Amino acid sequence: MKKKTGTSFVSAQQVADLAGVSRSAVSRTFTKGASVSPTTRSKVIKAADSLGYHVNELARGLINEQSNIVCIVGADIYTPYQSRFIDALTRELQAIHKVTMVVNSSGDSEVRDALAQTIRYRADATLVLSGQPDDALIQTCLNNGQRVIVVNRDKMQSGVESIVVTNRVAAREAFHMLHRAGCHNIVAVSSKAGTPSLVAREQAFLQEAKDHGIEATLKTVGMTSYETGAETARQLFSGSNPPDGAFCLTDLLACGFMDVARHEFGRRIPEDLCVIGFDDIDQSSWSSYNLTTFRQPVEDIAVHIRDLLSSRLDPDLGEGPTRFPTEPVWRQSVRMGAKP
Amino acid sequence: MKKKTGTSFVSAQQVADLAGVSRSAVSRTFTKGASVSPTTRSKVIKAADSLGYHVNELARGLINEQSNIVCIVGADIYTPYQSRFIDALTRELQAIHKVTMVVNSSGDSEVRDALAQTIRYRADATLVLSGQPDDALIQTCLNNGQRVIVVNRDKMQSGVESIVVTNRVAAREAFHMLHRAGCHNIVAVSSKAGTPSLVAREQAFLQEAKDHGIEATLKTVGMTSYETGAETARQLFSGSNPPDGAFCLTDLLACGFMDVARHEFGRRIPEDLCVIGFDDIDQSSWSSYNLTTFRQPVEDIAVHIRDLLSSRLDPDLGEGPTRFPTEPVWRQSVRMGAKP
DNA sequence: TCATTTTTTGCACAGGTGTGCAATGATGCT
DNA sequence: AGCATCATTGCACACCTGTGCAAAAAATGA
Repeated sequence: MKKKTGTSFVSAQQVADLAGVSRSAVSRTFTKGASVSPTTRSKVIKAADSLGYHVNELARGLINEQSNIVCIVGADIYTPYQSRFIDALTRELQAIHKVTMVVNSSGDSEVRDALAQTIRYRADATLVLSGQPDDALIQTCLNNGQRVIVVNRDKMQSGVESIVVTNRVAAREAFHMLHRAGCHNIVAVSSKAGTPSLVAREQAFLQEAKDHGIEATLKTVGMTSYETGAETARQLFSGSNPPDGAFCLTDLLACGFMDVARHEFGRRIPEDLCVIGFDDIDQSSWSSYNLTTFRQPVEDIAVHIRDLLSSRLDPDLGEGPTRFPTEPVWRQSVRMGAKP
Repeated sequence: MKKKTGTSFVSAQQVADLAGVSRSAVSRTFTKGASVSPTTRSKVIKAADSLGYHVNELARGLINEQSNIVCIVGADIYTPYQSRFIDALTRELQAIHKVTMVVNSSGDSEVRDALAQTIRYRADATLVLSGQPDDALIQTCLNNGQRVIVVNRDKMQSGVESIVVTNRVAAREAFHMLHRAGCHNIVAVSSKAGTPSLVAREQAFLQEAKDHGIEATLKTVGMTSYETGAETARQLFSGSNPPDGAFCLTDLLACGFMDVARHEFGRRIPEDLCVIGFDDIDQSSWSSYNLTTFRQPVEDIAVHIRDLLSSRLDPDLGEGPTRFPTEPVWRQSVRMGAKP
């Protein structure tokens, strides 16, 4: 199991010997805020460079009981929405000299494993983007000063910092957009994933429709994907009573839905069919779609998380989740006149 | 700087005390292949569970001089291609119980930082997907038994394991596809990025055209993105002598190119214009595009990398880079009859 | 120059783990 | 039973770093 390498990593002791100072001096040179004279510092740096010394972050973390690692747990990270989020997060975290560990979780059990990993590596924090973490493990994390931040999930436990997006407001707004556009047969295209944010959007949309005397229907035929959106359209437009307005709970669903409506059933958008999405992924702005949607401010959220973790912001516990607004992005998939 | 937490992480010593065994027994219980009797093992596990013990991977890594961390360096990780690759990699690495560290690098300097990070965290390996790593740092990595694997990059140094895709073969094939489809005015749509794989495709494509007496032109108007593809199309179709066949060196470029050609210039695909892409991202199969393209076998590459790092495969050094074939995916953006 | 304050430096310890070595206990064989 | 073999266990050391403490050096003031 042990490696067989000729040379080994160079340690602070070796640097100290070469520079003719104590090992403490070396340590202090590379520790922010420690007291070293400019003379010794330069001697140390010179020796370190010539030897190729790099601080062993493992040993440092062992002392400090934290490792500057932040663990991101997410599923389907190849998805436009998730990958944009992770991109923003990694950049912001790097800006405060944190290191990003990504755990690709499909099921809840892997979220469990991820949290265990967080503990084993003494990470500073865990960001949960998907799945439901295990309560006992969360408690262990929190007890040891590790932070747990969940995004667009149900808040499960005190001590967990929660960030959500204004799903309900947006969903209600979506109904009114379709309503104002003159749609009569309205459908909500969702998935079987049952994610908290999906459920929130479904409920708010259907409720708002009902409150205005319109019976909107809900369709869930598969997971949250392009294919599901496509298949949903196929079922709806080949049945009796096809819709003339659709709120797709995800842009990805919307893309599949639009493609099939247009190419397989000849629907013109927005003349025959109005479509609204959610997320504002890159593809929504592509001119094949031009999708009117709601933008999730992932960059703002990433900045907020950075500020949280650089302790420039106090953890906002107790007073409920931090809410970020989703603003509508008007494009061409809804008839004009719907815009207020 | 020091944290103020009531409790602290539970150590192996505490578990040992509770279980009534020595700390060594605890260590051996959680070390694969160590010798412990079933009796003590179960006592230890019981105690560990009740205390919430988790091995400190930092201390373990300090001893072993490796941390089971694999560092992935990549730019533009929100891109469909990159995110799919990272998704595959993280899954395969997790399968062999490695932990993924993602470094989001925009410039070469950040690749440098990433490599330094690899060293500081005593990572097992670094995967470089973008940018040019620093020679001296690579040497330090290699000297200490850390592996460096570059994908679709120029091989820079011995000891670095290199994986590439058959860019040239595919590019030549792309020309013939357009040629057989009867295109006369052929253009290669690339970007200013100047990535090794882009350059390889450009050169091979243009050379093959020249060898067959056709003067294909090369267009590079921006970075590798949808917008660049769109802008390229705008320039080409508003100028004199618009093309009737395009090899877009990236599917993302192709999407932008197709959208503008169709929606702003009324070109029918494939009747008026044949388009070929590269990568086979998800969007290429969406029915708005139906793009004929070349598939990069990212899953196969990820599996290969897993096998390399689980030392089931010998590092293939010396005899040049490992090549993975890119196979054409026939869809509808090239006139039929081009298919052999 | 000398006394006083401030900065710098080295020592030694702590942090949690893996493992070689020797001792102990268990098991098998005759 | 007696001996040999083998698995198990505990001790002590090593891995590399940060930091409190006291001593030394430097800077400051008169």
